[in-house]
Amino acid sequence: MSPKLIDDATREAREAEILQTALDVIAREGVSGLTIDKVVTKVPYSKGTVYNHFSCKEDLLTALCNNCVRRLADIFFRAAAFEGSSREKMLAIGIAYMLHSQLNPTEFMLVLSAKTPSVTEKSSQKRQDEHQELETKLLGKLLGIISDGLAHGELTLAPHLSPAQVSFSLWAMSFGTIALLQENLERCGVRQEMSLERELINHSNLVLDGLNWTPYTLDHDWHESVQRMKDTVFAPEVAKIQALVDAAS
Amino acid sequence: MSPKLIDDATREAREAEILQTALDVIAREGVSGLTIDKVVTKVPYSKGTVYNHFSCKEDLLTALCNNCVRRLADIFFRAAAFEGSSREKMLAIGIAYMLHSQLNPTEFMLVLSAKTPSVTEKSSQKRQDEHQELETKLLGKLLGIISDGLAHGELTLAPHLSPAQVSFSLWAMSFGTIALLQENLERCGVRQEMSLERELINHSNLVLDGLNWTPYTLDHDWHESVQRMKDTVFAPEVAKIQALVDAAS
DNA sequence: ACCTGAACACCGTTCAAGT
DNA sequence: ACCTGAACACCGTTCAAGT
Repeated sequence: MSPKLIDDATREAREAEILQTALDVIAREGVSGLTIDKVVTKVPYSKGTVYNHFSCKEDLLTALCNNCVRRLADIFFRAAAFEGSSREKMLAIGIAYMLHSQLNPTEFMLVLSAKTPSVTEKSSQKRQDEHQELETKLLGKLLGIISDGLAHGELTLAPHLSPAQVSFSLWAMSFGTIALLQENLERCGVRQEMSLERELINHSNLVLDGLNWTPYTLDHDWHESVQRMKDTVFAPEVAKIQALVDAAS
Repeated sequence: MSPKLIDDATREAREAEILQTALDVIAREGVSGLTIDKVVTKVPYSKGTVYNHFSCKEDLLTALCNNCVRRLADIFFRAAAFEGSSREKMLAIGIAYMLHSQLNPTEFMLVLSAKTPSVTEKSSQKRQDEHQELETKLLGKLLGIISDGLAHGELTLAPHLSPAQVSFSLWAMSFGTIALLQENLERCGVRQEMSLERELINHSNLVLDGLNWTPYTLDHDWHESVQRMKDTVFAPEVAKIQALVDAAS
């Protein structure tokens, strides 16, 4: 083992500082306005040091995306801890997705960018493996809730459907919805929260009914469930959104 | 009116030539390998002329994406003409999506890229409007089939769901599925067709059952429907895929 | 009215020199 | 062992000159 002149903790802090600075640049000037030069001038390190952390510009973008997904996994963890039926927990995952995308609009759109060939073609293998791992973790949360549903008899899978297929369906639906609504999201911001929320509940009900996941849409008050989630497991996110709304008015 | 030295037809042909050349470059060197310089050297026109057609590099990417979506709309048109129930037609849309993504892998991934901020931030308004218009056209095909289902009593919408919401759901699901599967698509190519096809049928059945769109999954042989689509409305695409498979072996 | 390509500015990436 | 920033190569974009 060779001796280290800087320890892991300070190295990590430095990386976080570079990433935060890059995110600031993107928030102000857009993804196409991000430049390593701009980041370097706003940070007390040299260009070489930045390239010591990231193999290229796209690698930095993937790192930013991974940070965002990592925090999303945390929120999913809390969603799964919601006290309710397995179907309510699955709805909670969708609401978590929504709140997270509203609180982190800049980072969230990077999740789409990071799936784009111009980024994957250049980003380092290490960070793309990490991305894959984080996505597997997200899918794992979905799989856990599906297992709960099966164990409690609230969900019975048709013979041609595996739990993995179902979790993939749900994920694809959430991803697609938010990706396609993104343009509108950017324009309308927090104001549009309510209609997006209704869409998401409808969307979720559609698929979960299709799966025969009880209780069915018409046998439960799902808007009440969402309110209870907001009061409990998602209280921190709701408070932050409220603070944003207050600041805007 | 000022006199024109070149007519619209030759101008259009030139634009098509530039676009095809750009596509060749991307197919060979990836999106990140695309350079206006490279395109210019492979084309009998100057840089200035290329910039006369496209406001910037990203504008060219959006144009390429729009070309792809335009052809997708054609296939959707044929899918809607499939002789069968409204639910079969809706499944045909999904199969059309799949075949198109397999036949045009390079262009298809550009549909994802074109939704990315680094492209939308720079692309011209004109071409982004065109993109919006083309997407509306796609959604229109879905809406038409939904209307058919409602008119024939094969589909009854719950009071909280509008046709527009349903078509958006279906679209989001398809888009999300293909976006998330894309990485795997690139790796495995045509060989994986069969498993992707099965996923897509399952996926479609899931959502259409959720909508109470008859006939239900278990009351019909959907694989037989798909075979009939391939023999009729999608015969051209199937022949092209077969040619690719033959060439590979 | 349209085309051309030299010229410019900017930016990603490297690496020899320094500590 | 790590940091620095000058230097390089490349590329997007413009525009004066030409037809």
